[in-house]
Amino acid sequence: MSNANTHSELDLRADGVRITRQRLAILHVLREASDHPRAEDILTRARQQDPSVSQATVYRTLAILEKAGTVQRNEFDGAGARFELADRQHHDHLIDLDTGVVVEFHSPRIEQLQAEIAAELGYDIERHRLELYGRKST
Amino acid sequence: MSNANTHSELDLRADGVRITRQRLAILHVLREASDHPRAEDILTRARQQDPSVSQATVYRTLAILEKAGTVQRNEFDGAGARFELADRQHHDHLIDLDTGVVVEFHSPRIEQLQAEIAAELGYDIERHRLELYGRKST
DNA sequence: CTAGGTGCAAACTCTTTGCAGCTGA
DNA sequence: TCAGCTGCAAAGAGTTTGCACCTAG
Repeated sequence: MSNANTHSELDLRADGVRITRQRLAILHVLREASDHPRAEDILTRARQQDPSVSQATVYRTLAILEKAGTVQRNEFDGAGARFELADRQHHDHLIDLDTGVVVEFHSPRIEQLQAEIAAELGYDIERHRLELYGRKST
Repeated sequence: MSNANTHSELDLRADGVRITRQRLAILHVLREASDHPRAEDILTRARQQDPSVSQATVYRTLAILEKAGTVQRNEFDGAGARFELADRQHHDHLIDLDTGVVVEFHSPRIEQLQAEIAAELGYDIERHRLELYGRKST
């Protein structure tokens, strides 16, 4: 990859990623989505723009975009990975146990504590996963 | 379940969990393990004590023990859930990306920050998942 | 033109389940 | 005794892959 987080078609092409109809459709779906869709959802939506898109291409494209830093894969509890564009600031997720809605948040203080803890244990953190599962307070 | 976190055979029996040879073998494996084994590892080890244990029984028993609060299921990155006895204090995990070794840690400060963030977003946290992925610092 | 991408369908991994026989309390 | 447990094998869900054809650059 030429550099971290390539997001435009131009960046991707510079990374040797060929821009096909199918990939444009999938990128479009990801740009429009605000709900962390699953592979199956992405397939359904991409087919509205280009009915020829196949499941295999969705998975292959998501894998390529993930390597390129364009897409982030989330494996929340429950079946199936959920995807989002990685072009925003890093954030963690709060999952509503009643509705499945995903709320994004970011806490520099937690991140710093994580780094401190890892350092105490003799490690450098490469990435982390923080997910809160809860319900709306009454 | 009669109460939270039942761990002895007696507690389990009080919860209506029948104590069979197979379940004893699986419990034994979990008690001896210090490495967060996968279902397949648990099967292999349990068979050393009781060769009749089947894969189906391992999965069914782990599900029962999880409901009883005896076992905690972890779904780290990479394929397959990894299990541990839930009889120790709550903790999070740091996974060594080079060796796969899992280091446990606990940070009351992070937990408190999580609760504060959730409260700001209008949520009560039911559970959370925090995993750090890193490498030994040089 | 041709390296790389695609659809299709089969294969894979991990986990769950139907069923008929077995067993702990 | 008999409700609950078990092994076996088949089924599921989600994801990956082999292959022959297609296409972006």
